[in-house]
Amino acid sequence: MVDEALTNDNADANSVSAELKRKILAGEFQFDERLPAERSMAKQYGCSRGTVRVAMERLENLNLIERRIGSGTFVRHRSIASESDIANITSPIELIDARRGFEPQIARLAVLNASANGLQQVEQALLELELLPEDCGPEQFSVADQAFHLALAECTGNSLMVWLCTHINNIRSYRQWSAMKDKIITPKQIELYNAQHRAIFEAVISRDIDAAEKHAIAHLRLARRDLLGATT
Amino acid sequence: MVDEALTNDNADANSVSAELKRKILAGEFQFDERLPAERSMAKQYGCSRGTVRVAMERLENLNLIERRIGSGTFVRHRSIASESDIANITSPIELIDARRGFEPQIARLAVLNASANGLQQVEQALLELELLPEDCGPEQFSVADQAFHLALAECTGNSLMVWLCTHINNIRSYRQWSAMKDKIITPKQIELYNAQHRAIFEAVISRDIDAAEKHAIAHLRLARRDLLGATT
DNA sequence: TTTGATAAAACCATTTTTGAACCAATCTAT
DNA sequence: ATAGATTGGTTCAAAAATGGTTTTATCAAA
Repeated sequence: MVDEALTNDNADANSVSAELKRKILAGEFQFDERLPAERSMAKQYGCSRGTVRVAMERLENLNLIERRIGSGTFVRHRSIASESDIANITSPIELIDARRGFEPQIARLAVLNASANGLQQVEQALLELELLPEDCGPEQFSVADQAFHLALAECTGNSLMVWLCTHINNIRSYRQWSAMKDKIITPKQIELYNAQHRAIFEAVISRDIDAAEKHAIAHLRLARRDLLGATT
Repeated sequence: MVDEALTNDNADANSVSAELKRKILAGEFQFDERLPAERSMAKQYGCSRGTVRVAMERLENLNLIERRIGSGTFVRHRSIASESDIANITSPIELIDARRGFEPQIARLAVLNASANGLQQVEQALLELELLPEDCGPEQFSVADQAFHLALAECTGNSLMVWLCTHINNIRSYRQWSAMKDKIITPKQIELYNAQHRAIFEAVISRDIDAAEKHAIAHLRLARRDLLGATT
């Protein structure tokens, strides 16, 4: 089969916009990908640049593309969000709200399913978190914090929970939030957060399911409050 | 097969970063692996070093790579298990336990954030669910059920929640569970489930956050019980 | 003829790419 | 330890490429 004639002769604005629209919606052009230049598309479709521009204007009105002088034409339609896509459109508060959903559940399941080995891993992560110097900085704390929550997730014995937690951790580590971290992760807050970490851990080893859930909720409530405070 | 044309002429920053991003996400470059030097990539892609550096800056902002003076550029993205992998090692009970975490939270956030438009979508999905014939079969019910829960997730206005819910739905639809579905999705259970669906919906439109959460929990508790009953 | 769409060419403002040079950190072989 | 090679970081101005715009010409259908 001939793949897409190099020059589709006699294309009008209608057919050009239709074909581009189909490709974008089908995901053949990914989000943020740059389309060929207008002059190049004109040659490819065997029409004039003006025709291509008319087609582009339609796609722009459909919010499928964005055009930047000097740069090019970029796809603005999001078909399927990859992890990095979702990371870049997720706000810090959205992330906290999502964690508010399943971290209490992780705590509950950890109470029910944690093995002695798993708990040892959690304690190890907790100790590393607590032994960080006061001036360790947000980045170092954040890494250790993620390790703690991941260790707790492993304790559930639920591979799906671990998978979700890994995704969340990846999203948390995206650089766009470093400024936010600087604001909310202060020595004073680190102390508070670590107290909550320990409270969760103690509840889990005491096999106190309600306490574990309660402390996990408190942990995220504090994080959410700090986040909102940081933006005002 | 020729291995990757030695000189991809006329590559711009956009195409270079796109190709590297694809390779990293696909795991062709492992975690901590060193990428070719900038000067070498420039030669390989047939562009200048400056162009390569622009592309690298984008990958760095996506947190995919880390650059060290004197050392090189290293992959910082941990390629995590693919969705089909996790689907194949996740048991139905693990899935229910995970949903037990964030579906109540979806209900809570929906109460807080749902727009009239979003609620209309949920009601639409709910009606389709309720109008299914009694003998519709587990597969048809399952699809409509997922649509309902997804519509509810959209109501949260939280794109991360929607993303997670989509993943969960995908995992739910893996065929390994068809046998399980046959056992637990009976006409009698469908009636019960739908009553719970409506209870959740009513709580959301009444903006009753506690009721919404409670009904979501009850929904999953019932599903869990049915699942355990089916295995014994 | 009039109307609408297309073609071709030219020019603008902006952005990207290029090529070279030099710096600073790191690695490697001696 | 030292010296040389290699790496990413930075700067700069010229050249090339990009979308935005205007003008003129051509052609087919109303």
